[in-house]
Amino acid sequence: MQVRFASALDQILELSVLLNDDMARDLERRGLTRSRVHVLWLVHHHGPMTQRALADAINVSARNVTGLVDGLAHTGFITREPHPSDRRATLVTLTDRGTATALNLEREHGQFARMLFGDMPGHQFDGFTTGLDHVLTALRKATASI
Amino acid sequence: MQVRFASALDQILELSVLLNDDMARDLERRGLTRSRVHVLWLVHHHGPMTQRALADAINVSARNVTGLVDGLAHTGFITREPHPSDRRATLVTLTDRGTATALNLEREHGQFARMLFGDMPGHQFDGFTTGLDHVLTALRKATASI
DNA sequence: TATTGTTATACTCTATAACTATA
DNA sequence: TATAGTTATAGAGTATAACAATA
Repeated sequence: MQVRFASALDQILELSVLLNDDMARDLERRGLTRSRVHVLWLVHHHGPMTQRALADAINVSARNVTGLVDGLAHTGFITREPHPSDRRATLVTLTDRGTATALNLEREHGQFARMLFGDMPGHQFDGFTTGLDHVLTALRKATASI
Repeated sequence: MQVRFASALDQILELSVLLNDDMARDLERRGLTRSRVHVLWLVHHHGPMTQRALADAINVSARNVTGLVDGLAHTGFITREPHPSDRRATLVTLTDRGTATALNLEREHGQFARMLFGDMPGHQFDGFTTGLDHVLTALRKATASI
């Protein structure tokens, strides 16, 4: 059983690498990276946010957010707008292009999921997600206790 | 169903992030990174290798391997040995510490897998790995065709 | 001529620390 | 005094291009 456990973990890791590489390749075509998309995603879902809020959400330093926002602003996905009541802060806001890109990513995310699971028998898909839930719960617990 | 597919993909991605963060934290304690461990791992399993072979195995530039090997050599996990028949090449070789570390990582990999799957009912584990196989196959096919 | 690995240069993500402008 | 974001500095991973030594 030990071996089967280790193999399953290896498979998850391979899956993780393949997914990561595949997404990175896709994003690169549009001049994006995973980290920058994370910002795009958050602003798309929460609306205009301060850099501080972004840093807390991504769990990254304020300095890092400055760099990510610089990159996204420079490539036209977002703008920095003044905060209406706090002159220290800026509101990271999506441009039209940023919004369109976020919507596209959302759509492609769904297409990608269909490609992965679409031809899987229903009971198999259910079994997979049940196991996935279990693993995720175990891992969340282990991670939280650190 | 669309939504269930997308949620399952989200779960896989969350799993991927948690695993990655957890491993990175662990490795950092020993002065290692994912990329460097990849090198350590390959040399541990294949025996002494040229940097060219490492670059091909990791799918990374020769320049990048120089940096990774520099780091691992500097921290005492590997040494560069002369190639017996090709004076252009070097053989990346594990030190005792490098070998001991690789063996430890291997052991902890098994422990980690047991933590993730150990308390999962047998049939559930089977269902999970079956689905995982399916997803991995679909993804490998999609990735290969690029 | 082709290959191995290095130096030179550059970009991205990440961090801490010091500093400015505001709260 | 505390907070938001910047500049300064640094390390890691990644890339291409030019180059030296060797095949």
